Amino acid sequence: MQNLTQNIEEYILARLEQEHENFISLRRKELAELFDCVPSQINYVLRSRFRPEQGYLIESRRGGNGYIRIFRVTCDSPEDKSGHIDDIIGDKISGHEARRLLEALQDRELITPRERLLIEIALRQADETLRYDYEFSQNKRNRTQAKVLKRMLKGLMIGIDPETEGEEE
Amino acid sequence: MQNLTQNIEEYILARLEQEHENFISLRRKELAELFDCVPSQINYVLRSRFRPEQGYLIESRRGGNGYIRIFRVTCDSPEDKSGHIDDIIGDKISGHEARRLLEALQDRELITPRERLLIEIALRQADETLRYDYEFSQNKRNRTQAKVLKRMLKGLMIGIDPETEGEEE
DNA sequence: GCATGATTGATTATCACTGACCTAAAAAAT
DNA sequence: ATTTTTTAGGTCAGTGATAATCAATCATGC
Repeated sequence: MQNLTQNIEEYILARLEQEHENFISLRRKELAELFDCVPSQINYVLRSRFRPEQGYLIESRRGGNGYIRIFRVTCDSPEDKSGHIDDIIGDKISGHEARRLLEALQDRELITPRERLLIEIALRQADETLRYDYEFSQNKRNRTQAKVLKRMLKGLMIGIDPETEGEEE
Repeated sequence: MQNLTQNIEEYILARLEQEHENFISLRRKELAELFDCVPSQINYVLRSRFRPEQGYLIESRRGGNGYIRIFRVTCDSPEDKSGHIDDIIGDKISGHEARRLLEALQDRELITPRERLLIEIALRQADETLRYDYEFSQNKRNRTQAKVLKRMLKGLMIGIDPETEGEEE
């Protein structure tokens, strides 16, 4: 009752860690027995802790010799990363989702805590301005947030040199 | 009565101080009971006293085993630093001046190139939105830029020497 | 008084977990 | 080859526990 989801998450992470491949295979039923819970609990852990925006992909097969595979996603090229960012963020994102994404990125050490802080300040700034000064709807604000977030993350991933980039007006 | 928010703030700061980690975990309900107030009071304290522009990040989860985590991102720095930032930036700043300031900060290794990039993106985002979507005057845009820049630099709590950096009108 | 900040509580949203029911794939039976 | 059985995983709605939000109210200082 106390930490079931977290325990299962840690077990999976540990197995991914020790594996030389970038994925592990498991059987839902066995894992459920190991942690003495219902099988659908495993689905819950996968849904909530191993989503694409957290850097994982799931593949599974039913029936005899069924399995669940958990892949750790690694984006190599800047184009991969940029595409991945587009996929994950889409054209609108809530503040809560945005913060979760930043949490995941920091956990994977793709951004530093200071960078995360700067992005959160920018998101909050944009949101507050539109909300209190212009009374925008939540939907419109979420679109703006997505735009800001994508710009900032892509900037980091693509690694634009600020020296050469500062020419507009 | 008047001290409730301040008391809770001090309690959190004290716990952060004594913690060897850079964060603490709490349960909103328990903290509210400790201070004999409604749980939403905790949210008020966090909103008003532990914002990202003040150097803190908040993570939380609802439901069973829910929690609130408060991270102190910036290393402790004297309070007068934020006053310096106010003095140097003033209440408005042009894009050009802002970029020059950021360049100087990067040269002195007070911010990284990536952090500089993030701040420049945020400034440009704010400027573009006001310019193209709302046709704001340059003056108003420069005020907004100053606000954004100050928030972000204060978040990082950079110590700026006024004598080396005092170039704004 | 008015503006700002602090406090409250009713309502809403999210999370962890369960279990009944559904679907797909392989294996066995025919 | 087709059908049936078995074996696996998937889905979803419900429950209780927790946090977030928001508008209303109260307090304080100007």
